[in-house]
Amino acid sequence: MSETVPPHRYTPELAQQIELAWQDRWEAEGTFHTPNPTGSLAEGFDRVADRPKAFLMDMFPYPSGAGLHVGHPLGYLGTDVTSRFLRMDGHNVLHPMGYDAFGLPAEQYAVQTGQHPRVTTEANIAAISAQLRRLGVDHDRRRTFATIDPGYYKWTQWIFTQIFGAWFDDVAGKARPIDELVTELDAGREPAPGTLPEGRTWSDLDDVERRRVVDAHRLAYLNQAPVNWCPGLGTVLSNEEVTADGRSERGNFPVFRRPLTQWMMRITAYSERLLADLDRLDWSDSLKQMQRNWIGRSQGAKVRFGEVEVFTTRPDTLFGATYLVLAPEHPLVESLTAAAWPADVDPRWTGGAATPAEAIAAYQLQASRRSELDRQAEGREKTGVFTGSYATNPLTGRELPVFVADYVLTGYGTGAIMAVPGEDTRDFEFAEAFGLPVVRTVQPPEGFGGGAYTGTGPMINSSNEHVQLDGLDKAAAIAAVTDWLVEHGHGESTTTYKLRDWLFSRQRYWGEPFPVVYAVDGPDADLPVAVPAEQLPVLLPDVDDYSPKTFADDDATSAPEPPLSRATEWTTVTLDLGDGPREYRRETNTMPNWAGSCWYYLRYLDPSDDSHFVDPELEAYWMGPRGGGDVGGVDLYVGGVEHAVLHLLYARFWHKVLFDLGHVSSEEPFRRLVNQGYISAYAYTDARGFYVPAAEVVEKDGQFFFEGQPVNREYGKIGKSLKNMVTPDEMIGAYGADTFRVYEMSTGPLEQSRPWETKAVVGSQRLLQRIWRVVVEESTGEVRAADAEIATDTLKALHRAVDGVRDGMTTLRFNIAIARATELTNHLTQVYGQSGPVPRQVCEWLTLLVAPLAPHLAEELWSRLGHDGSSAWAPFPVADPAYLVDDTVQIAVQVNGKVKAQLDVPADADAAALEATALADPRIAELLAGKTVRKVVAVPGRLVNVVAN
RNA sequence: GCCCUCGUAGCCCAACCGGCAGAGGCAGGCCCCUUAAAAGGGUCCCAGUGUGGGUUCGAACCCCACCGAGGGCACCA
Repeated sequence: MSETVPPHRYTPELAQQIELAWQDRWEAEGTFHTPNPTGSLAEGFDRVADRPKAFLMDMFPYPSGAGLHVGHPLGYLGTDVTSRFLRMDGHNVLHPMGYDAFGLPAEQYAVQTGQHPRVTTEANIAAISAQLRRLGVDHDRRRTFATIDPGYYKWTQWIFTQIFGAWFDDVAGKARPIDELVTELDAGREPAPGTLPEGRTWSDLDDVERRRVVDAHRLAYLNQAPVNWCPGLGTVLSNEEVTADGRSERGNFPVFRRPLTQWMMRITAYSERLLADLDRLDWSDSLKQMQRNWIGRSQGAKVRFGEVEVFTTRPDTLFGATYLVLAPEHPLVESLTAAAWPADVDPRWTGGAATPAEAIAAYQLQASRRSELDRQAEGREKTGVFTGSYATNPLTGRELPVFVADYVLTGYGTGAIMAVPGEDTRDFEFAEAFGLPVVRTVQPPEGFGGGAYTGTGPMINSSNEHVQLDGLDKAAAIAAVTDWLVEHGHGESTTTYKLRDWLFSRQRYWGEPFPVVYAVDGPDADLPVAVPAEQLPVLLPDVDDYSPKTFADDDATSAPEPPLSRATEWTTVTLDLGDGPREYRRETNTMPNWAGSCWYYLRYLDPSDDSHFVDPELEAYWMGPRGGGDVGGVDLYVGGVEHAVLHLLYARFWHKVLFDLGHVSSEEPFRRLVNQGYISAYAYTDARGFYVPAAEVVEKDGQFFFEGQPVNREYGKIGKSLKNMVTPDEMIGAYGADTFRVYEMSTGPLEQSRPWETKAVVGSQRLLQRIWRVVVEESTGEVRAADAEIATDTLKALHRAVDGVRDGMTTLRFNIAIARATELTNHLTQVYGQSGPVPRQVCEWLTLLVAPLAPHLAEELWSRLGHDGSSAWAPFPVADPAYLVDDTVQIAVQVNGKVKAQLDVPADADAAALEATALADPRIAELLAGKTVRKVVAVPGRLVNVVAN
C-alpha cells in the first residue's frame, strides 16, 4: 500500500480489523441472544415482551469436508439481512442455525479411513461454524445443534414412537393414539380393509393375532412389499431418492424393485391434507405445483370386471375397453392363470411358453429382475403375456382377455386397468403389438392421423340398453356411466394419488437407530415394540466396520445386511417392558437422512430441553397460528428448490401428525418459504477438454486465455470438478465480510440465480468506502457529524432512501435496498464533498440504513458517532410521507399515445385540471389544429393522453 | 410428451399489479487528483423490452402463437 492512501480510509485491512473486533464483541455481549417467553432461555424477555415475534431460518447445511463456497451464503445472508432489519424495526427475532449431520458422505469417508464418522463430522461442523461467524451472521449460537447429538436424536426417536403409536382414523380425518383404536375395535369398529386374517373377526382373534391387526394400522409399520433396492449402496431407498431413470440420487447406482420387509411411514393417509393445505401456504406457485404433481391426485372410478377391479379416470370410455391388464405383482395373477391356452390363441400372446403358468412365471421373473433403468432403456416397448382367462365388461357383457404387463404399475390405483386403445396411447401401443381390437368411443376431429385420440369430442359407439352416451361430452358421459356403475354395484367414484408410503429403513450405520425391539422368543416373537420414552435415546453403538455389505451394482438378487447387525453386543438386550425381564433383539436398520430434518425447526426453540421435544408454550409463541385460518409455522424459511418434494413433504407430514396428536398448535411447519437462487460461475476448458483453474483465466477482446492458450468458456455449478471454486474466505480476505455481503445481496432478488463475478465485487467495496467517507474524515479520522441544517433536497433524498430501503428489505429484493442506499450516498458525496461537516441525522440514518447489510461497518460508525449500544438494536429509520411527495410533478402529454410535451403541474392536480392544462399548451394546441379531439385520458400524477383525428 | 418459471444496454439487474423504458452495479471512453501508476473522485456512452399477432386511448406488463433458456414430472390408467 502506498503512503498516498489516506490513513483513515475504509480499506480491506481496516474492514477486517473492524469486523473481527465486532464479532468478538457480539459474542461477548450476547448481542444476538434471543429471549424466549419462558424456560431456560427466558432471560431478557422483558426487553422484547411487547414486540411481535419473527422466526426466520435457513435450510441447515450438511457439513461436508469441502466447506462453504460463495454460493452457500446467499440464502444465509438473505435471512440475516431480514433478521437484522426486523430486529431494528421492532420485532423479537429468532434466527438460528444447525447442522444436518447424519448421512452418507461422512460414512463413506469413515469406511475408507476407519475414522469414526462423528470425528470427521464434528471437524467439518467446526470449520463451517467458523466460516459463518466470519460472515457476521446474527445467529443465536446458543441454539445451534446437530442432528447427531444424542440430546437431539433422543427426540427424533421419541417422535418415531409417537408415529408408531398412532393410526389414521379415516372418519375423523386425523391421526389418533393407537390405544383408542383398540378400544374402538373392542367396541365393534371394523378393522381397515386387508388387516384381518382371511375369514376371521376381531373378536375371535387371540392376543398375538390382535397385535398384528393393530400393527397393520400404525402410521409407522413394517411391511413386506417391493422396495427400491440399491445393491451398489447396500441399502434401500425411498421413491423420492430414486431418479427418473431408475438410479440412486446419491451415487447414481442402479436401483431394483425387490420385495423386502421394511419400515414404512403412512404418509399416504395425509395425501388430501398435504394437498389441500398447500393453498394456505405462502410458497411460490412453482414449488406448490411440484408438490401437487408429486402427490398426484386424480379423480376417477373403480370398475369391477368380475373379480378384477380396475381404476380409470375415463369411465366414459368403458365401451371402448377391449382387454384388461394386471401388474405382474397383482395378487389375482395366480388365480387368473388358466390351466391351458385356448385352442386358437394368438402366438404373440403366449411368450412362446407351453402353458399360461409357464409364460406368467417367466414374465414375472423377468419383470422383477429388470431395474427401472432397463425398463427405460428398452424404449418402453410394450411387453406382456396372456393369462388365458377372460373377464366380463359389466356394461356390455363382452368377454375381455386378461393380460399381465409391466406397463401397469402395482402401486397405483388398483394395480389393474381396463385398456382402451382408442383413447389411450399406451393401450394403443400394446394393442398394436398384440393384435388386439381398437374401438373408438370419442369422435376424433377431421383429418385425425390415427392412433389413440386423447382429445375431446362427442361420444360414439357407446350406447346400449343400459346407457346411452352417444353425442354426450366427456363430463356428462363420465357422470352417466358412473351413476350406472354405482346403481348396479359394479363400481364407484374414487380418488387416487401417486404419492406412496415413505420407505423409512436404511441399511446404514450413520443414522438414528430405531427405538424398536423385538422379543426373541415366545408367541409374540418378532413383533415390534417401541422402546419406552424413559429409555431413550437408543445410542448408536460403536462398530469396527461402518460399511453395509455392498454388492455388484447390478446384483439384483442380493439382500441388505445392515452394519448394526454385526454389533452383536448391542443387538441383543434384556429389558423389562412391563412383563418382567425378557430377551429382545434390536432393530438394526437406521432412519433415513431425512428424519433429522423433519422437525429441527422445533428444536431451535430450546435445544437443551430434556423433558420435552419442544415446550408447548414456546411452540405456541414462535410457531402458533395468528388466527383467521392461519396455519402457523416459521415466518420465513429459505433454502434450495432441490428439497421441494423430499424434505419439505416429509417435514409437513411429521408436523401434521404432531398436530393431530396435540403436540403442536401449528398445522404447518413453514408458513412462508422462499427458494434462493443459485450462484453459478464460469468454468473454462482447454483444447483437450480439461478444466483449467478459472481464477487464472484472462479475458482479452472477448476471448479467454489460460497461460496464453485460448480456452472455452462454460457456465456451471461452483465446485472442485469445474475448477471454478471461489470461497467466502477468499473474498473476505480480499475485501472483508461486509463487502462480500453487500456484493452477494446486490446482484439480484433473493430468488434469482446469477453468475458469480469476482471482478465486480469492487463496486460494493467502493460503495462502503463512500459511506464511510460521509461519516469519517479520511485524512484525520474525525467524525464529520455536526449540528447543521439539512437542505430540503437532501432531506427528501434521505426520506426517499429510507422508503426504498424498507421496500427492498421487506420484499427480499436487497438489490433494490442497496441501489437506494447507493443513490443516497452518491447524493451526499456530491452535496458534502470529501471533508467538512455533515448533519448528524444524515450520518446516523445512513449508518442505520446499511446496518442490516453491512453490520460491522455500521457498528463501527455508530460507535464513532457516540453511541454505546449496538446498532443492531437501534430503531430503523422511518420515512415521513411529507418528504416523499413533491409540490409539482412533471407529467407527459401524449397525442395518440406518443409523448409530445412535458408539463410541470401541481402534484395534487386532478384529471380535469390536467386536461385543461394539457389542451392549453401551445405545442399541443398546434398539434391538434384541424383535428377533432375524440377522447382525453388524464391520469393524475402520470400523464395526459389526447386521442384525436 | 406434460407442467412450471424466465427472456429489458456488452454483462448483472430496475421500472410503484396497464401510464414518459433506466434506479444501482460491472465493463468501456473521457476528465480531475498524481512525477507516474494504482487507489479515489467526477462525467459520458450504449437498449426500446426474444419474434409475430391481438386487446387497449396507452402494453416490458394482459391474451394467443412461435423461438430460446432453466427447472420439475414422466408407462400414474
